[in-house]
Amino acid sequence: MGITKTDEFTDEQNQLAIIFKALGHPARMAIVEFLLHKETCICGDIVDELPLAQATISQHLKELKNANIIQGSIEGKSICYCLNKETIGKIQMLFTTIQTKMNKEKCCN
Amino acid sequence: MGITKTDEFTDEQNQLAIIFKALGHPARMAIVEFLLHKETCICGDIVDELPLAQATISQHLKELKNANIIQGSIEGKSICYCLNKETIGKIQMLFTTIQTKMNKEKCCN
DNA sequence: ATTTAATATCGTAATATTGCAATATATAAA
DNA sequence: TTTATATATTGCAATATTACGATATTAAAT
Repeated sequence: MGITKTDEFTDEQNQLAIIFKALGHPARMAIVEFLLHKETCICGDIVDELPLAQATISQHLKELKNANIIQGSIEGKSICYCLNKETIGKIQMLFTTIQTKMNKEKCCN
Repeated sequence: MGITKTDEFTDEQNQLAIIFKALGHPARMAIVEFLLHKETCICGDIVDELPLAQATISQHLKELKNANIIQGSIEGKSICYCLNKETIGKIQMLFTTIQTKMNKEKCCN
């Protein structure tokens, strides 16, 4: 097949899966890292830094944008991509919650 | 192509990508949720709960195990799968760090 | 209005993922 | 040891992803 049975899962599960799938590629992790550590957020600078063609990076940016991990804003002739605080915060909270819950269980530990 | 240029990225980027890719499927999110909220950790109980065939779930479990998100231990005739504290902790810390770093920047916000 | 520069989209080839039936393996019970 | 139960693996068809060249779009500069 190759098709995911989206209908069989909750909206929350599907939404989180979209976010994590977007993060699940080294180029996209590299983009997130870039946006976090470098001063610039300009698309062209990402293209200059990463070892992939411009078209490929544009695709990766689209996927990150689609998952609401980044957002783009027009900056003259260029586009500035930045991390989305809301989504990052949501994931951070999710893992904090998971960790708290885990500490109350005793399975396998 | 369809092949990821793994060599062009750092080990850290690749390792994180493996973890997030593993989380990037609703069935695997459902498994994580199951292990977090239900009392049992038995493979068969996951198969009973999820809307997928046993073979499919076995594959998903393998991918989560490969990413070190879960670990399995033999429990008589069955296998008990549990979340891996170390990996969960690592991701939790990562997002906390990202969030802290983000608050010091001013881009797009 | 043209030209230039930056980014997005299209088309396509190669490879990966998803899902399942069938089958194999492993462990406990009889 | 045979049988039953639980989980893993294999093989395969359908679909998705990755990567890139070529081309389109968009916005500033001339």
